[in-house]
Amino acid sequence: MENIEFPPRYEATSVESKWYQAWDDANLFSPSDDTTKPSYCITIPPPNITGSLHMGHALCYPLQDVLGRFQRMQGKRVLILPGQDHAGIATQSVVEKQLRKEGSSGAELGREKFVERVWQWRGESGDTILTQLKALGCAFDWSRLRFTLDDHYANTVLQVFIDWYNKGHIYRGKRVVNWDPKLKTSVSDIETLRETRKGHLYHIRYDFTDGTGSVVIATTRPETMLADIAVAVHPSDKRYEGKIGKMLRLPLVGREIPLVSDLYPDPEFGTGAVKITPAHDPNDYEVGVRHNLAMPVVLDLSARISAEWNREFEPELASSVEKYEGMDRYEARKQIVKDLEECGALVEIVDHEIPIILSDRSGEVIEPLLSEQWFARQGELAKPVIEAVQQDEITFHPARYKDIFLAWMESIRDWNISRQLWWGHRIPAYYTEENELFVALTWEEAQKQAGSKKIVRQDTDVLDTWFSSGMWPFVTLGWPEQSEDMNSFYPTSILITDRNIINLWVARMLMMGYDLVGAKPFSQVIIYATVLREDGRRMSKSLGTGIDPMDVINTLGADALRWTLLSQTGENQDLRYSEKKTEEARNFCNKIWNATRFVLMNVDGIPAKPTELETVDKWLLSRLVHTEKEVKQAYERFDLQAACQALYRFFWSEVCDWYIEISKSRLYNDEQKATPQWVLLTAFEAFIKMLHPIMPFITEELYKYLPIEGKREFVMSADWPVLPADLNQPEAEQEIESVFAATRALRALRAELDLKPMQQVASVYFEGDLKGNEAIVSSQAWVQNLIHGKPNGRFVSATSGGIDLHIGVEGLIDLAKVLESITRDLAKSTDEEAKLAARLDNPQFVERAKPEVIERDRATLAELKARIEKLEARQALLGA
RNA sequence: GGGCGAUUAGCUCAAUGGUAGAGCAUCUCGUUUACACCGAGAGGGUUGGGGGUUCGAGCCCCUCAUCGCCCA
Repeated sequence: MENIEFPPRYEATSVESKWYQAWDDANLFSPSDDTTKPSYCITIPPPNITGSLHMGHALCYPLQDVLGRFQRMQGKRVLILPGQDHAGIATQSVVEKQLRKEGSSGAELGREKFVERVWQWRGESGDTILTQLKALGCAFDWSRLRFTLDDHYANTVLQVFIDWYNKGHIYRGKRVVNWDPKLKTSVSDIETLRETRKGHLYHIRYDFTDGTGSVVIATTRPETMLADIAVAVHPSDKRYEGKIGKMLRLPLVGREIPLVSDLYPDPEFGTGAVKITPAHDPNDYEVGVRHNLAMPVVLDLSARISAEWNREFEPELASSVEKYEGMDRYEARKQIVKDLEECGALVEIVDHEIPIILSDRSGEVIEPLLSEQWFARQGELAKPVIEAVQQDEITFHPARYKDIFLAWMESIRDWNISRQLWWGHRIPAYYTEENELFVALTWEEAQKQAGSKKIVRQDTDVLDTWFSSGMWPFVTLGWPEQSEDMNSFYPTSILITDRNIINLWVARMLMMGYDLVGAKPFSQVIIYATVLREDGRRMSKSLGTGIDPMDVINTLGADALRWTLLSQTGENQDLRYSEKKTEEARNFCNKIWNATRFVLMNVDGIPAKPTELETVDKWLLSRLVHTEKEVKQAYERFDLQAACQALYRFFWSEVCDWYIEISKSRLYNDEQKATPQWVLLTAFEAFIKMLHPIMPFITEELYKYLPIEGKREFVMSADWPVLPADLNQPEAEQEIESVFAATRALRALRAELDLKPMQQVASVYFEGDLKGNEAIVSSQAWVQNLIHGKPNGRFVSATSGGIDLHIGVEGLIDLAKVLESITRDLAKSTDEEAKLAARLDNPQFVERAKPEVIERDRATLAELKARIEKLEARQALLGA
């Protein structure tokens, strides 16, 4: 073996850079042609074209890669289909920002030019993240790369819109939506953030028109009073008994509004009376609908006061509102509070924590605004999904998300699918001069439908990005065509995503899958942990608290990064990323590298399978069998934390710390070396395969060098290890572990005597049965002669299991440490003995505990007693 | 306000109701032909507080506290 190829330090970056291309060249990313194999498919959550890799991605996509690689090794026909989302708002704002820098704007360019510009931007920098996914080692089938604005995809989205419209699933209506006054579009809940800010609660008096007193309402948003249409109180509220239905005079405006009874107001809060502004508050909107109230709008799309509504519907009152026209909502608030104070309607102002909603994209405070939007009905579509989840046809991991999901689905609301943007799927709705609506794929078809009426414009809105991504698992596979991929891979196997978009995305895919395809899109939903910083704070680009995974990959390697995140992945809700852990993972890579290097230095060709095995060989192979079982089960239940733990323990502690050390003497002996060579290669081959899904690069590199039979060209396309059941040898395991325990006890005794590690001791005596494993003890505890019996003269001892080990001490050496250790050990043993004896003396314990527990406790007690006797004897000997 | 999760060694996390473990960090020792990105040894815990169930609770139940997330 050449040292140039195999330096003593593992260089991740040079190894990692070559393998991705090699896999691609060998066409390993596409599903195998063998259609008799069972399929396994994941359509990855499409990252935004604006996205660049963050730590969440570095967990999410490798997690899918792990499952794909694992299933491929299990003999499945695996397809992991990658793609990207056009991400309406995100992309549009990125390009807008760029235009602003150039002194231009979308408005200046106009719709057509702007959209062209976005396509240009996508061409230039839209696929950054795809390159990064490759750097992470994700074995995705790039030949099937999809984009939500590809021709086929876009046409399908429009066709679904048309079909749903024709079926009555989609309608146009007025609703209160989350309005971003800066971006001038409605946004979905996921594109908003909630915060609490210090503000004020304003108490305002509304007088009854008949002069019989007044009602005081409390509001955090006095400026919206211009659009008040009622005051509501709870029916149980005694304070307003007999007053329901009476009219109040709205201060400043002069409008007469009724006092209504509704379950919405909380009688405990303030005066129990709330002003109802249906156009500017979602709860008020519901009240407005229940009471059939008018819905005056007093803010325009920039959140400035507008008198438009009044001019149209209450011209006689318009002048009172016009005073504020054009004022920004906050400016208007000041002025209105001042005017209320002047007219004596302001009762008091108190400090109050007010909840606000921010637009994730622009940072602007969201204005709930009544506006005309397109909606998709959800109630009917939700039914089959709810049923399937209830009956566990679709399962969640962790399982707790099932109930959370169901609770949301059962109270699902209609979905606002229109966005006032240019980048996206433009709604295929066309209008005549008389505003008559025709929904059709093209202008021409709409015109055909319209007959003699003339189509003059197309709807300017685009569809919510989630409307298109809701069809991701099947449109990417070719639906609505009965494509081969649809036949082979739908329903897909699993969906892995972030808990934040369970309702917004997962729910929609499920509903669309059942309704459009007639079958569920996937059977399992896996929710992965949120990656936090080391200190538990969120990683956020805007706060500058993010860590760029690419930096980590370039220094410590993709394998190390994958291990760091995956080894912390179980059913936990969050995980903390620390670069220190990645250094540990890098160290693990180095350990694997060097251990393999050692094996390769000590083998020559493929060793024959031995006929005779020593106990320690049986021990390692038995540990291997258990590890394989553990790792496989852990992968199957998505518990990568457990898989990593089992792999780490097996390799570092069992293979490296014990087996390699023990087998060195045999490896250096030509007569004996074949057996440990075979055992090592068997263990390494299996280990490298089992590790491969998590660390694809280093395992691929090392697999190349292993002299083993039936080797494939790539470990990536190798089969999962098959280990004969007879390798499981519990007796050998037990025997060897007790020998290790004795070795450890002897090493500890040596340390107490200040004997340097690895400094040979001439003679150590032992009592008890080492069952022929004396060589292990003597080589691993650095003893020249291990002799059965007791030494002459003074000696000190250690005990482990049934084995006593003695080291002779001559002259006046300092035995303080030994004595100290004995005293400590004695105290601990006595304490344990007392506890155990007390338990066994308890008749209820003996009566009710499981027999095997009692049995074990009795045995332990006997051992403790013997140990205490020995310790006391030794103490007496040294103390004398 | 409602729901979910977390709280275990200095740190990050494990532990089918049966003597609480690992890695890192700390301390001591060690250049040994795979690896100092290494090896040997050691110390370190009232499992957030308080109740309860049980022969037995980190684990089950109640309650409180703190932190995080989701929904309103």
